[in-house]
Amino acid sequence: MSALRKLPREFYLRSALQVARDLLGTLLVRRIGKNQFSGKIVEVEAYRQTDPASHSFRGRTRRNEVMFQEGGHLYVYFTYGMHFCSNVVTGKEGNGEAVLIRAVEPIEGIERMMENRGFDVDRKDLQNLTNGPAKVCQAFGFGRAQNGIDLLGDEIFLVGRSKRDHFDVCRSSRIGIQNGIEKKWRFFIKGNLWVSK
DNA sequence: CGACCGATTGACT
DNA sequence: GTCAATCGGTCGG
Repeated sequence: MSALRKLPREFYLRSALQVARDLLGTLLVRRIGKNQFSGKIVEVEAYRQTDPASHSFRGRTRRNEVMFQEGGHLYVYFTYGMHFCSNVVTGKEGNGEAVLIRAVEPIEGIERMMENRGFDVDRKDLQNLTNGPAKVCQAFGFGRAQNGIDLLGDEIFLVGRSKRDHFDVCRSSRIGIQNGIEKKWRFFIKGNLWVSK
């Protein structure tokens, strides 16, 4: 766990499909005060502008404008009147593409994540801590204030995956959408306990 | 302006 | 398996 470094801008300046696949196994890090949260990304979904399921499909609006920024920003949106979901923006400025972070395997800051999620301290089913996009946001404390944050900064960023971490990648239809169900744009790590059901 | 519904979750039959 | 919670975005009149 030593030679870990922040993913560079170029990593994000590619299509959402490429970035989605390569995000598996990377470490999502959030620093807040003296606390640090981190988790390995184990499940993602790609959303592209030409895709009817994407927020960016009908063009740029106040809500989705972060999706159109240069790759390497965080797009956080509010949904169902109570949940936030977070995405990694990809591609060049002006392209409305992003990758939804659906699940992570928690690594650091687990006690604080449990607190954020309203878990009792003795709760043992830790897969339920971060096995869903809104659960990840609640655990990491992502909300409106984190929308648009640059992932090359020091508050929220991604770290390249360990070369020793070997896993099989599976892909499937995306979850919770109707339009675009035929596209297999959900990627996840085979057998990982934190992949959503 | 009103109606509909969503890239979800957790509680419950 | 079903369904309510809860509110901002989007679209039709």
